Parts: sequence; C-alpha cells; structure tokens
Amino acid sequence: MAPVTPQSLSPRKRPRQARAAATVDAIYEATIQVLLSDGPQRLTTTRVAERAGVSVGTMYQYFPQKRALIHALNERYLDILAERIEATCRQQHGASAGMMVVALIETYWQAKTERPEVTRALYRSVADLDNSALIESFAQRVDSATTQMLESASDSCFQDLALVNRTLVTTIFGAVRNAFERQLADQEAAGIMQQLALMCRAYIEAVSAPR
Amino acid sequence: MAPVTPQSLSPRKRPRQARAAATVDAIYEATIQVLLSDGPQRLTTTRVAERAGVSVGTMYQYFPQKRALIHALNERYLDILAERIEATCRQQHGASAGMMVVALIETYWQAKTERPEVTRALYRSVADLDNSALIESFAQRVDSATTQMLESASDSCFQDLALVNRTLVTTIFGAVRNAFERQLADQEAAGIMQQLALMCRAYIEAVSAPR
Amino acid sequence: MAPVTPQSLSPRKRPRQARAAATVDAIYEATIQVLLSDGPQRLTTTRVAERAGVSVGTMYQYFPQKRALIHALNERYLDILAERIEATCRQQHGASAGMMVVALIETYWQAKTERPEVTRALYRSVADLDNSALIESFAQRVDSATTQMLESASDSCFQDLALVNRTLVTTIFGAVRNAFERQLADQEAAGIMQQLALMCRAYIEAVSAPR
Amino acid sequence: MAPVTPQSLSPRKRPRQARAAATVDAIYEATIQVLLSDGPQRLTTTRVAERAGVSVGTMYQYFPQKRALIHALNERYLDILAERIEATCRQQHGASAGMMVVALIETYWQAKTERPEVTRALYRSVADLDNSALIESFAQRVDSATTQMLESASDSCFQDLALVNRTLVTTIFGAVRNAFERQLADQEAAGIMQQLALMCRAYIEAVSAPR
DNA sequence: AATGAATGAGAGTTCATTCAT
DNA sequence: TATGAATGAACTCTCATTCAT
Repeated sequence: MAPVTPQSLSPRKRPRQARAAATVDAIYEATIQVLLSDGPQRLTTTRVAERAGVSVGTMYQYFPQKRALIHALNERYLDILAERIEATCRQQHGASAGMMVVALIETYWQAKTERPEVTRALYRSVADLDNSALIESFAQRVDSATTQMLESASDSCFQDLALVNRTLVTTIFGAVRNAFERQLADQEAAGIMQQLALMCRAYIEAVSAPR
Repeated sequence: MAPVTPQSLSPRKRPRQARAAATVDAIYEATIQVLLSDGPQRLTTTRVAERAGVSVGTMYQYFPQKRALIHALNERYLDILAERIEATCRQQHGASAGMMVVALIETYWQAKTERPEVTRALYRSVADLDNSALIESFAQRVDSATTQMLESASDSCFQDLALVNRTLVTTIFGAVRNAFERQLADQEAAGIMQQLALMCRAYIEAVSAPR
Repeated sequence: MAPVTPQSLSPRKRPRQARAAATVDAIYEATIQVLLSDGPQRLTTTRVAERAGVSVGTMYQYFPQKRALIHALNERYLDILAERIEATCRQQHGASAGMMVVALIETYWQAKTERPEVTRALYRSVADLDNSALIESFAQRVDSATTQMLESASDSCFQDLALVNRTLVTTIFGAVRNAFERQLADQEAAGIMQQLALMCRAYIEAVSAPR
Repeated sequence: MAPVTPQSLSPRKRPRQARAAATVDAIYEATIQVLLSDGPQRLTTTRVAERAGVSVGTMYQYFPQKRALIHALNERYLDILAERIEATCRQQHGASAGMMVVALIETYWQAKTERPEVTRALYRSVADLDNSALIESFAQRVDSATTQMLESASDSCFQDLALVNRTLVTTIFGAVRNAFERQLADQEAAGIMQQLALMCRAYIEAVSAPR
C-alpha cells in the first residue's frame, strides 16, 4: 500500500519542542478560523499566518505548501474521529449488537454536530485535494474497529461478518452525513437517528443467528 | 419560499435561438471536461471558454459570474437526477414496498456510477458555492415523489409515513453516496447494495402494518 | 485655425429626419443619465444605448466612437452656454458697465447651478478627451460677445478694451467656477457673487475713463 | 471633521525603511510619467509598476487600489501646494494688502506653470475620484493662512474679513486656473495677472478702511 | 436600416512562494 | 532561525467595436 501521506505533503519537520507544537496548533486553529470566516476561496497562506500570529516564512517551515496544510488539517481531523470511533468500539465490546449500532450512530452524529460549521468548513477545504488515501486509511481503521466490536456481540453471530460490517458502516455513516448536511431541525434529526438504529437492528435480526 | 437561484447566479439571458442554446450546452460540457482533466482549482473562465470554442465575453453573456456557471451546472445535474427519481417513483406506483426500495437504490446508484468521474467532479466543483438552497429544493422534490410512491405500496401501510419516508431516503441516498465515494470494486459495491435493500425491507417490515 | 471638431469625432451623419434627431437627443440624455447614476468610469456604450432605448449598432451609426459621443455632448453643452452668454450680452447692449458684469456673473452662475450634477458630470466626462479646441472656440465666441457688449457701455470707455475684457471674463468665469466647485451653501455663494460684482465694478472704475 | 482620506484609499502600509520610501516615491513619479506620456485612460497599474521598476504586487502592497494611488498623488500635490501658499502668507505677514495679493497670485501661478503638463495631468487623473474632501481640506488650509495674512495687513482693515478673504481667494484661484487652462501666450497671461492684481487692489480699496 | 451576439485584448487585483535581511 | 517585502503568473471580468442576421 502506498503511504497515506506523500512526502510532498508532510510537514517539513516534526514539531519536537513544545513551542513548535504550539505554533502548529495555532496554525491549525487559524486555518479553521479563516475557513469559517472567509470561506475556502479566501483561505490564503498570508491570512492564516496572520491569524496564527506567525510570519508566512515560519508557516512555510512547517507546511512546505498550502496543500500540505490542508492535508494535515484533514488528517488530524480524521485521526481524532477514528480515535473516537475506536474508543466507542472498545467500550461496546461484548455488548448486544443493538447497543453497538446505537453507540456508533451516536458517536458519529456527535462528532459531526459538535462544531457543525467546522465540519462543513473542513469538507469544503479539501475540494482540490486528492484525499482518497486519507479516506481509505480512515475507513480501514473504522472497519477494523467495528469488525472487532461486532465479533464480540453478546447476542448475535454473523455468517458473513465482513459484509454485514461494511453494510452497517456504510449505511450509518452515509445516513448520518446525509442528515447532517440537510441541516434538519434537531428534533427531526433525532427522530431519523432513532429510526436508523431501528433499521440497523432489524437488519441485524434478519442476518444474524442467535449466539 | 425564496427562489432557489438568486438573481446574481442566474444566467444573464435565456438562449433564444438554437445557436445560443448550442453555445450554452457547449459551455456546460466544456466545464465538465475541464473539471475532469484539470480539477476544480484549474477550472478557469478562460479555460472553459476556450474548450467550449467561444470567447470569454460570450460566456459572460450567459453566465454573469464564474460561480453562476457552476451553480447552473449543478442545478442542471440535480434537475436531471430528480427527474430520474421521479420517473422511478411513478413507475413503481402500486408495487410492493420491497420492490420500491430496490428500484430507488438501483436508480440512484446508476445515476452516480454511469459517469463516476463526472459525479465526483461535480461534487468538488461546488466547494465555494452555497448550494444548500439547491440541495434543499432537490430534497423536497425527492421527498414528495417517494412519499407518493410509498403511499401506494400494495403490501404495506405506514403509521408515520413522513418519518419512514425520510428515514428511507436519508439512508439510501447516504449509503449509496458513501459506497460510491469509497470507490469499492464493482462486486463489493453490488453486495452492499443488496444488503442495503435487505436492510430497508427489514425496516419496512418492522414499521408497517399489512394493508 | 484647425476645425474645432476633427472628422473622426463628428457624427457619421447629420440627423436629417425628425426621428433621427429624436434618437440623437435620447442618446445625449441617456449619456447624461448614465454619467449621473454610474459615473464616468461606468459610462459604457452598451449602457448608454440601453438607457436610450436603441441598440448599440444604431448608436454607432450616429457616433462612430465612444469619444465622439462625449465630444458631441460637450460641444452641445458649450454651444448652449455660449448662446446664453451671447443673449445676455445682446440684452445688456448699451447698459452701464456695472450692470453688464452683474448680468454676466448671473448668467454664468445660473448656467452652472441649474443642474449642478449635470455640470459636474460633464466636467468629469471629458477627462480623457482633448477638448482644448472646443474650449478655445467657446472662449472666442464669448470674447467676441463680451467685447461688443463692453464697447457699448453707456458710462465707460476703455483704453485697452481687449485686455480689460479678457481680464473680466477670466476672472468672472474662474471665480464662478471655483465657487461652484467648492459646493458652498447658497447664501455663501450669493455673498461671494455679490462681492465679485463689486470687485469688477471697482476694477472698471479704475481702468476706465468716463465716456 | 471626517477624515480626509477614507481607509479604503489610504496606503496599506507606511513605508518604514528607506528602501520602501524610495519605492513609494518611484511609484509617484512613475504615475506622473505615465499620465504625461499615455494619458489618464492608459494609466494602468501594470504600466505604472513597470515604469517604477517594481512589480504590480509590490505596488499593491502600498496602494490597495488604483484609486488609492491617484488619491495619494493628489493629496501629495495639494499638500505641497498648500505649504507653498502658507509660506507665502507667512512671508507677507505685515505687508500691505496690495503686496499680499500680488504675492498670492504670483505663488499660485508659479505653482501651476512650473510643470504645466504635470498640473494638467493631475487635473485629468481625478476624473473618477471623489476628491471633494481633499479639495475642501486644502481650501480650509488656504483660508486659514490667507485670513491670518490679511488680518496683519499694514494698511488695511476689513469689516467682514471672512467674506473679503473668501472673495479674494476664490477670485484669484479661479482666475489663475482659468488663465492657465486657456494656455495663453506667456505675455498675455502676464498681462492678465497684472490686471488681476490691479482688480484685487481696487476691491481692497473699496471694502477696507485705512488702518 | 437596425439589431445585439460575439469578440478578445486588456483591465484591476490576488496570492503562493521565495529569499535577503 | 524568523521575518515579511517582493515577485509575477494567473485569475476574473469588462467593454469598445464589429458584422451576420
């Protein structure tokens, strides 16, 4: 497999010192701020540097190209998201399959809606970036975590776990994203999330044998 | 309801003559071509005009801003998509609910994968466009068509049709898009689509009373 | 002397028919309107034609270049202005010199302030036009008219009439224009106009012998 | 009082280093050169930058818009002009009123005719700029300087100094400008300037009481 | 005679990136 | 090492003018 992050997009140096880490974080935060206030079109290196309180030159020390910055930002976002999903999976280890899907839905919905504008801004920022490797890597982490979780279900046992897993993940993540993007009222969204859980449970019922 | 397309984004003039209509179509096609070959970043007004074989000036006669072009392109895409979905819904009128969801999945998947690169290109093109009004309008057309379809189901009757409908649409469209974006192998994708149908049927079973 | 209006700037055809004259007038008026509402920078041929209710093509029949239009507009303005001054001069024939300067000041001030915005707009429109020939021609008409008038003064007789005349004209027109451009309050302006008359009379007193 | 120069028209950054100051001066001089050789219509940012020997980008660092450049240029011109007039007024402090007007006429005429083409070019450059605030500010500086001067006249004392002052300033500046713009032969112009002085003295005589 | 679609050079402006300080 | 002035290619958009209809 090709490395997820090509050399040209990786930070020039890993931040070894605390100061450097703080700088990088400031740059990330500034990028999000600019994205939110000015939109992806007006996301310029100068603006980000200014907002972050560093000079462009310094920024180029950490991110050799503008695209590297956006790439890193998304990498970080997906990393955190994957970690949260993994945590949920670990936590639901051994629970009933029904509990699992509910927890998964809840986690993903939560992650998206905590800072909805940031979520949206990040989506828009990658428009001209080939982030498929990033996405693929994220998907594999999730796949692996959810597979392990489902395997441990206390009440169900699946013939073709890989397929069931992929179906559930695709459906849940797809539906949640869709609901999120339609900007529905909170209550409406909650209703759909509930129905989504119901649907997943009905599916599990249909494809699993009792353990 | 506010108009879907603000004045600033609507074509300056409707093509009255056949020649003008051909010009507009050439511009649309050129936009897609440039999007495919050069990416959204390199989608420039000059490049589009050149590829379309017209002058920039002419292009600006029909699209007063670059964004208007992208907006119109997406509007057209969503329009065609909505029509196809409506056609499917009409066709499935009176069928069983299970047939309906299969047809819906099939139609949407088909629409996305016929020219997958175009689909992807269009998604990327809207990065700095507020297309939420467009999306909303599309969603309402779909909602209305699928609701009418489900109402006519020969074998099922739903207590809260609106909720069921929205859940199904959100799930199907979300899952299909997600599967599409992961660029799975054909067979894998087909497998998931099948499972998705199964899942929807299980859900329908669970929430409907026999007619 | 070179002709005031070079061939390249003269209307392609003299309006012989009433309809054509109406068209030309509509174009003039439209030019002023656009100048007022959009400024000289946004004074475009298309905009003028549209406002005048004719096509660009038709406009180019009458004015072969954009500069020809502006040139003609200014020519017309100066023509009307010269006529008014000549009328005043004729009217004051045989009056006292004091009356004459008052009438001159009054006429010029009146002409400028009747439609102050139009006056200003016209000034701005000529920025990149060599209108010195136009100005010169206007100046000569005025010179000639005022000289004749002053010659007939009932109470004064000048040794060097040409010099006195040029001094008075230069001073009056310069002062009035200056006062106009400073956009003083009406009363203030009126005060200065009165003082200007006083000044001119004092000058006449100083340089004339009683008749 | 509102600031004379709106933020949008003020230089983006003040030149801090000697090099930057030189750059700004080069840009000013280049603007005048282009104005002289190409006319206001062909005064483009690229041309100015090229002539100044800097890149457009650099120019935009100091002048955020083309209009800002023209505005600054005029501001500078009026500033220098006001300073010269103030110097003359200081120098004539305590002189006779007759001397004063002569000095004023002389100074203004001198300023205009030293580099007549530059003067003309600057006038034309402001066509689509609202420089009334600039003009107003200039006028007030002049008013104040001339008022102080006239107050100190050794031989005259005015009942309504403000009115006399404004009349003199309006007349002198208007007449000088008018004479300048007519491009009279040197001798002719000199003759009129002399008569203008005479006229002003006659006026002063008429409206002042001996001290 | 009148129209207005088409042209395309050229305008103002931005911004990723470099490099002397 | 950090800075931010300088660069200039590339962008979006305009508009005087032409000419097929």
